[in-house]
Amino acid sequence: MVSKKVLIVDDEFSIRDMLRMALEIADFECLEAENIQDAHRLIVDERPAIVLLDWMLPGGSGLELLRRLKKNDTTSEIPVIMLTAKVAEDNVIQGLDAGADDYVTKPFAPRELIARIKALLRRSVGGEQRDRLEVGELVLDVDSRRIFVANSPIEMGPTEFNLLQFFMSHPERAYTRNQLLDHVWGANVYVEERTVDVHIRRLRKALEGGVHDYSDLIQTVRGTGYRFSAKGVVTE
Amino acid sequence: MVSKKVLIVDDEFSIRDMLRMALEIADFECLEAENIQDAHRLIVDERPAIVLLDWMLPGGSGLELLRRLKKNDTTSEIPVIMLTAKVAEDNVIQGLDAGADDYVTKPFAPRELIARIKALLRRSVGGEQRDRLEVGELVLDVDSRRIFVANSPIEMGPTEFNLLQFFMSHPERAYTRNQLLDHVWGANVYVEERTVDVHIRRLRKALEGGVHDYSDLIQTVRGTGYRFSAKGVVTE
DNA sequence: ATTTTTCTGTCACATTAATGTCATTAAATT
DNA sequence: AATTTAATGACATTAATGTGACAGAAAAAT
Repeated sequence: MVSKKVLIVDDEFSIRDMLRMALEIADFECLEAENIQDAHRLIVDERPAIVLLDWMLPGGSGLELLRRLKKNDTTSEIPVIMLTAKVAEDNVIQGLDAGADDYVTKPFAPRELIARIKALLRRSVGGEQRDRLEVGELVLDVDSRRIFVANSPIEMGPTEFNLLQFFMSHPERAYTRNQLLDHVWGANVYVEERTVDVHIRRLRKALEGGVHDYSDLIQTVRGTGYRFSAKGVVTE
Repeated sequence: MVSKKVLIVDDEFSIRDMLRMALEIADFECLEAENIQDAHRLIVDERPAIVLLDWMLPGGSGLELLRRLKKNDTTSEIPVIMLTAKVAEDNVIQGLDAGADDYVTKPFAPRELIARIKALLRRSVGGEQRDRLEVGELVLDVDSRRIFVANSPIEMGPTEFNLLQFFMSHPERAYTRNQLLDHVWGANVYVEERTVDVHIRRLRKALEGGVHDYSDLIQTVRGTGYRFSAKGVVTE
């Protein structure tokens, strides 16, 4: 997975440094800002996956920035965790009411902060993330159970879809007809070995139909069976 | 607005009582459970908007229930706030990793808890479920429970409306008949699988009726079920 | 409370799509 | 050229979905 961007907004260098270190270990990409203006610019330009926002900041309080973010349609979905040295209950309530997604008081344990970040990311991004397999312009969308070539859907039967899904998740490897029967049809199903050939043909035919011809991806391995290989395809 | 249901899961009567009082003042409807079994039953039957879950419970730990909820498709979207007397950092991390949406340690200030509940509800219900769903000139208005095609209302039964609402909030995804029964009819309702087909037909028929024919949006996914897809429709 | 209307779920039957097999043809291998 | 292996088209069969009708349930109207 590509690492997610986290924006740290805090005026103290030592805190930013500590956070950056913890976050980089947890494989996040860090952006830093020490005031409201820089923070806002970075949010708009870099679109971080999440923002860690200090309560007290020069040039306007963190709460102000929070309100501004939540008001704007393009930034309101970005989760914000408020950081504060104060333990006053009122702060927590104000922050949450203004739309903060979570709240951590300093001093905090890095592990806890990381866990909270992950929990928030799971909710926001994780919920919409689609399960898809791609080779060049050929896209298999697991969720909608559809195949696209250059964004246009391609028709094929369920078995051909399952076959392609298996191939795309196990590329560059030759499978015997029996192995394919086991994996795609399921164990203890009695079907002729040769039936696989027919479905391979149907799959190839479907892959020819699109704008590009992707039937070459399904390769015959004589004496063994078949293989899916993306070698030679421009994956950009 | 109709008051939201909050499920309190805690074995101590005094805590439940205190929470109920605070929540009712804040205009929430309360459900209570003192063990895992009751809690799970209430969640499935009553579908609360949010769950307050104690860490330690008789008949299995709260963490266990949390995992179970987050694993199941029909309950994974319900936000959960873990309550705990322990302040150990490990608990927080475990809880968040298992999918808790927030975390509060006892003793807690009722006002803070309410603020956190509201923050979560804003995210989950308020954030994801819009009161107006549109695809091209097809508009579903949640509040008035009406469907419009090019500004003219379209007639359909309640079940068809619910079905369409579910589809429009979960587009580009294939659902089995059983998943649709779970999400649209509600859990533990005994209805024949094929009944879904009939309602799909009724829905399609209704979508044909308008100025434009939108019945193509409801697509059959052979061997699986159905899918709502706006792909290929001019959304302007 | 009674009538009327609408809505639901189910069934039986129609229609359509998918599947597995075979016979034949084509291609590679010896 | 003979042999082995795979590709292909056709086809009967099976499986899945579409559809109209209907009776009972629920809701609305009276």
